[in-house]
Amino acid sequence: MSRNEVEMPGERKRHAPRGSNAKPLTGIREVARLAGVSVGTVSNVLNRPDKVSEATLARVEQVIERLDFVPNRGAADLRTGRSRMIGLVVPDITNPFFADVARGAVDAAGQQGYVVVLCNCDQDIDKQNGYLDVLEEQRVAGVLINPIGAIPSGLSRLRDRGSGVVLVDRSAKLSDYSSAAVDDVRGGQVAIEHLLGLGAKRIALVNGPTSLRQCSDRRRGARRALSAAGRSADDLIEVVNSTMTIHAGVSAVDQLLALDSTPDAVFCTNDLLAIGVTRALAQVGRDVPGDVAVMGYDDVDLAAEAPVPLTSIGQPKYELGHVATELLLKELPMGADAKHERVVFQPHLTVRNSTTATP
Amino acid sequence: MSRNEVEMPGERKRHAPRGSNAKPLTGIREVARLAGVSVGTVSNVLNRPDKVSEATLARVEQVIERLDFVPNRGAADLRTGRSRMIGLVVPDITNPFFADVARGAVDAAGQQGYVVVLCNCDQDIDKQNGYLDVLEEQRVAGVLINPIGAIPSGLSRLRDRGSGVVLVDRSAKLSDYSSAAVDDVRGGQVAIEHLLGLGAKRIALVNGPTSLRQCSDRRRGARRALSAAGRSADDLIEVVNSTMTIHAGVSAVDQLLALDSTPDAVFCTNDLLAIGVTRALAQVGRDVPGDVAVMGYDDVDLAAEAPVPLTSIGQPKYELGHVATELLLKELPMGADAKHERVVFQPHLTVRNSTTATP
DNA sequence: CTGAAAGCGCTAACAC
DNA sequence: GTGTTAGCGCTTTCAG
Repeated sequence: MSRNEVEMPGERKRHAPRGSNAKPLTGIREVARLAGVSVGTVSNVLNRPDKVSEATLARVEQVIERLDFVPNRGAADLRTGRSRMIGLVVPDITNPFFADVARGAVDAAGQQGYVVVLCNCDQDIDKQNGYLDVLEEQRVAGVLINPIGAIPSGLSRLRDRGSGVVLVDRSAKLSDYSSAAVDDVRGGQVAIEHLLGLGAKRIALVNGPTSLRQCSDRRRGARRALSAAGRSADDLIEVVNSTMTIHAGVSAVDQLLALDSTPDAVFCTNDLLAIGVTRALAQVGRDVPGDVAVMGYDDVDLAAEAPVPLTSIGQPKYELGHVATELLLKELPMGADAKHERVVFQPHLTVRNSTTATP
Repeated sequence: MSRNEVEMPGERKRHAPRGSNAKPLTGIREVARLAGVSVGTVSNVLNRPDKVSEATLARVEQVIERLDFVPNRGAADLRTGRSRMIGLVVPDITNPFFADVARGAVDAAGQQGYVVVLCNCDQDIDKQNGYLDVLEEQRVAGVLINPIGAIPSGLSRLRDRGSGVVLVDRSAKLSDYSSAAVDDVRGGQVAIEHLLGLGAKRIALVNGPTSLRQCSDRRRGARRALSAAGRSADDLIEVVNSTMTIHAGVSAVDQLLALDSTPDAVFCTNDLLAIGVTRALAQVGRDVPGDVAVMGYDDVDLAAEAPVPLTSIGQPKYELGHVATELLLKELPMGADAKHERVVFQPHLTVRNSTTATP
């Protein structure tokens, strides 16, 4: 590699440390020099190729190729004032729900040339707020967030600084943020409607902690369906568990069996609970769905492969992340006076053997 | 699945006007002006507070506070030439293994002030290479990657441009990249040793596609353990499946039962297969572990909660991501002449009821 | 259609 | 200690 004396026509000698070049010195400027054009032109071939003559275009592109030149996006971002990265803030990427959301978000972002930085809060509010600060320093174009508790105040600062914000799986009734969420109330309703349609008389709800919005929403939907069917919402037998595991489902059955008359249908607010319930029921000789119909929620992969394939309510997780991102990207150019919109996805029922022997 | 959009009236609240000037002009310069110091000093309070006098420090910090000033990391990165972001390239973030790796990586990165951009390839090599290009444009500090096929050539370009590269869950025997991986050969070996220790005579391996490195490695370990115990590696009965699902496990049992004499122990290369095998065995009246011991691999949450709790080989997933990141961060300052190291994690055995009735 | 020039916000020498 | 200053690599008027 020979050292070539860089001779600038424009007489810029005010720069000392460039006399003896040890650096590969690749940049738009070097491309311009080698192609015999100005940096402005190179910038044009990069961003507005249509505004450059065929000849120059070809020549510049060739040099770019030869030099292995790759534009520095960071520099461009600094100059234009807007970054091409968006932050995704989730409570736990290890939760399959959020992993799917992330996949949707990453895809949608990628399609528009954006990159997503993953912020995993581990259910910790302080960590969440810390990430918000980091994202602020990074001057992200926007943030997608499923806030852990209340809407963090950091979000408004982010927005004041020009970043977009959209809430994921969290409606924003009172706050003025766009959001994409799935309708859990509806999910609970659909579940009970299904059970009712099967002719269920005594329905039980096996729930998780009602402090979780999803749990309370699904419960609300369940009660609503009962009322809508002309029955008292209080007919719903409820068992709440502090965790939503198979084990919790198993023990829930103890409570169910202790009742005066056993329910003939049970709606579990997630699939693990349902699997536990099904198993425990089988152990005491109750047939599913013969004696009692059981359904779950989430429609995880496992649901279809359970000993008795599980009827479940699925959520469009990927779409959630995807649409949330598109929402964000869409309101970016509108700046401060963007109209915020809320899109609500509907959960959907997948019927399997656990509620109907012959699906 | 319908989707309805509701428009919310957008309310915009801008920050209070900075000073009485027209421009929102917030930046190190504005801080300097209001604090009556030079930009250099402000930069110092930001990066080297110890080099600033108590008085000035306090004054500048107060102005920073008042202005809600947050430094622009992108600008700093451009200036210093090194970015504070690292790319994480995985085949599928939806795979619990990689979700955990991601969590480890994000944590480790965050601790050092780095941010991780998530690149999800969906098992698509082109997509993977596309991300490598994007990361190159972003001039990331480094990339963590679990390459889909062969080591992508993009990695060397990345490195030439100054980014660090470390392979995740992929050893790099021939290539000169650092790596963090878990020893799957060892895992297979440990599994068989466990079964042998239980007194197993006829051992079966229920495997996934051997085109997957994990599958072939585990198989290799299994055979090795057999040899080490003075038995022929060919004593190992093998069933390979194209998928690694519960269903595949169920059908594997058909093949097992068709043998002259049924095995008394089976090692499945993942937990889903093992669950399927256990279930199918139960259906034909074989007791687990009484008649046949069954074990899985991965030690997913589900393993402990299976109908008969599953003995399984677990991998330190979080640590993998964490250490890979630390490896990367460590070799960053060393630049081109970093010595590359490979860290190998050992999988570990968790014994449950599926191999020993009384654990 | 192309070139020249002015920075984006910040850091890092060097001077005082 | 603190101020000055020259850019990092790129986009973007504004002339020609």
